[in-house]
Amino acid sequence: MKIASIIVDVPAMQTDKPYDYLVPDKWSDMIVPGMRVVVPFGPRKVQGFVMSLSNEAEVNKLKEIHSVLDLTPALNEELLHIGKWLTEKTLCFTISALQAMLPSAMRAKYEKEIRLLDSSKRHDLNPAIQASFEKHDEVHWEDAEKSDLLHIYQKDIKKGLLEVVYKVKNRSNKKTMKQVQLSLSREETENVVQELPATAKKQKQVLEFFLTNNQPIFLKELLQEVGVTDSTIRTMVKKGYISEQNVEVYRDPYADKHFEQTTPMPLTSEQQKAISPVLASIEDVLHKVFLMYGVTGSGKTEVYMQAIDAVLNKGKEAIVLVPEISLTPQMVNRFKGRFGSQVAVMHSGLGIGEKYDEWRKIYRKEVSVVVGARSAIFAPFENIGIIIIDEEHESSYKQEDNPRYHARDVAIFRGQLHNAPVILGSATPTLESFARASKNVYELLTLKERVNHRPLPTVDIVDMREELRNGNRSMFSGALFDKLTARLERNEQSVLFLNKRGHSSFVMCRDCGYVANCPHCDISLTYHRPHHRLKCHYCGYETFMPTACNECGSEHIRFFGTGTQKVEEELAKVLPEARVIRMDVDTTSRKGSHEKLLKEFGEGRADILLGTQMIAKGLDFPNVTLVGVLTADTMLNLPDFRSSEKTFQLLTQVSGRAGRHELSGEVVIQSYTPEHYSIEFASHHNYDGFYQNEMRIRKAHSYPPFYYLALVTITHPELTKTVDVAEKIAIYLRKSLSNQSIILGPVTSPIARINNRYRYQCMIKYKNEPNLNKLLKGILDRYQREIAQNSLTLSIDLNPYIMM
DNA sequence: AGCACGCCGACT
DNA sequence: GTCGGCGTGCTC
Repeated sequence: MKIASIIVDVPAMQTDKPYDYLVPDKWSDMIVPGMRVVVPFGPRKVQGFVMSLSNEAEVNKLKEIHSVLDLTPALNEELLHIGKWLTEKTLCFTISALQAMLPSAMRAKYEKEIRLLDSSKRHDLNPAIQASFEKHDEVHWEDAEKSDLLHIYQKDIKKGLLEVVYKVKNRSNKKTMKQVQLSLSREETENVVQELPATAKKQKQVLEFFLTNNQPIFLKELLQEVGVTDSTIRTMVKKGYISEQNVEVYRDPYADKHFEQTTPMPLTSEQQKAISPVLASIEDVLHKVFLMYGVTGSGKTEVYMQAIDAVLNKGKEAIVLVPEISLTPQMVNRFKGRFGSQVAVMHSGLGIGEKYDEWRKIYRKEVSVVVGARSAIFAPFENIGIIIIDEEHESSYKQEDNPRYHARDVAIFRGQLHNAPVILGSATPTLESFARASKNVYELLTLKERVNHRPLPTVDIVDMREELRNGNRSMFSGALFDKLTARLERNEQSVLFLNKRGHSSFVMCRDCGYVANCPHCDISLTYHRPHHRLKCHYCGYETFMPTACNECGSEHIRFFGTGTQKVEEELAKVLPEARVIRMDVDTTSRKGSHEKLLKEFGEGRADILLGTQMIAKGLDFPNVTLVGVLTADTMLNLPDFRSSEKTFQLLTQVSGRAGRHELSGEVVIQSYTPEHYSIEFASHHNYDGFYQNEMRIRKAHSYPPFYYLALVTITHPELTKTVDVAEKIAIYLRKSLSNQSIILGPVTSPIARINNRYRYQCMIKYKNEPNLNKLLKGILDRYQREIAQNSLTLSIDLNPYIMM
């Protein structure tokens, strides 16, 4: 018998290796690497991936594969290869890497049941549990557990009356719909119509419908079309007039949407210059990485689309990554409009069934373009002609849990495998990418002009300290207020942007300075208006808003920080006639609400759009002529070496929202540190200036792109143990790494405690450490036991984006 | 991750 | 004497 080497779905360090299984002869011709199977593992059954096949095994007491889940491999050879690469690059378990490349619908769901072995012995069971086996021979484990009678079940298991069975199930299934069709010939049908009694009016109507329209039709449509109920159809099926079958259908989230067909636009000479090296790379089947640095409105998307056109003409496929598509429906519209049904869309706003369907369209080659968020980089195409990452600087391309991969790295890796070009596009490229382009590692393509030749909006910086000195205590500066009023009078729209991240609305006592903190995490609680409660964003702890200070008993306890709700209230006070739409986590949590609000604003049903990060990108409304940034600097004070870069990107991005069409735009940036270079440079739309300045700082402090980073975070319920392990790791790293590398720490993490676990971290800055991954893996192995006991956790993030 | 096996304290 | 606590080690 053949032997399959299988990675099992048990994400633990000890099981992170292939296990061998016998392939039953009946499947020996069928099973190939990349397929999902179910295998017995200890007493239970788990899902696994076939990695390779052979004729010999190292172990001799092999079990057989229990069942197969795929007829064709879920992961092709390329993706298996990428999986191994991911495992090494991110130090995750192989199973995590493999799962990450598939839609979650294909991940197994495990169920445990207690089954009655012999129905005739039902009455031998302990009376306490007999009732639960009254109707079925199986009881869900959870139900048994809830009943608190597990010990009784256990006794009957020992007696051999019951057994525990393990089931592996799908998370989501293919959707099917009932389709019906005529099973009579035309002649027969006409005869039946004649012979049917006059009372069978409905049946006649159905047959007549088929006479004019003889093709399979969904039952649902037929019922609507002819105006009958399914009881009529059921009789007709019984009589053999029509037959029915279940056919697989796709859940199409964009089914009822119409996309305006567009055709390629003539390129400007600048666009032409940018696209030609890309086209050459497509033509020569040569992998290259292009950094397309184009100001907002310079027509990057049109360049992408024409490059994709060239790829499709060669019979190849294209992957387009966008930051988070549900946030930019305009992007979907553009791609669907140009490439129609050749496009699959993948983003987190879809349900798991919908994602599965989109994935299958790609898998079956029914589409050749995928537009999607981060994980779309694993689209199972086999003949990729181009990979495009739009808004390359977006941090959402980095996955923040295992596998901690960056989509840009995967894109470049896949581009190499397919000899395909990769385009990284942005108006504010990351320093890493721009530095690589400067060193000719990437090829720089520049778009400096806006397509409509509109100038970039003028930007006013308002010093809020000055405002305060002049007695303005509101959150709107005089300048911003005046401009808002002017927009209202002219019937134009404004966008107000609140950079909330950093300090959200925390609660503080005005008398003693006491701040309400989470009892499990070292972080302040956030005030939530709807239920008048305080919440911890990290562990979910919730409590009532206190009426008096816990420390001094004072009643002067208030929430601080400007949440969007608070801005909304103040707007209502100072500009009562303005119609405001607020967009933040509270108003957009429901599916589709995001799009709805944007649509409302686009239709001019509001004067002011007020929101957080989420309104920063992709919005393109012609009537918006004013963008206000209420607090430009909240982000600057975060403990993150990228905070200036992020601030610059955000401000540039937001400024790009104004005056994109005929009306020219204005931007007002309010700040308490207006002299900060990231605000300065953003206000002058000066990327190069910012780049030069920031590079100097990065160099001085040994940060990327001059050094690579790795972050090791240690957590444990006991502070002393946390510190102890962290110190040992730091010592070990200092001893083992070259003296070119810099090891910072151990220090407490920016959030020192989450969920009652203390957090310490070590940062490694390095230029060249070929053995780093091996070394870090070794550390994980060293602490394996304590990690398995769940007392200790070690998280290793190579190239971290979030320092917490 | 689960689960079994195995070795020490509090009960019938 | 047994039931049950959770530390240790294995799963092809």
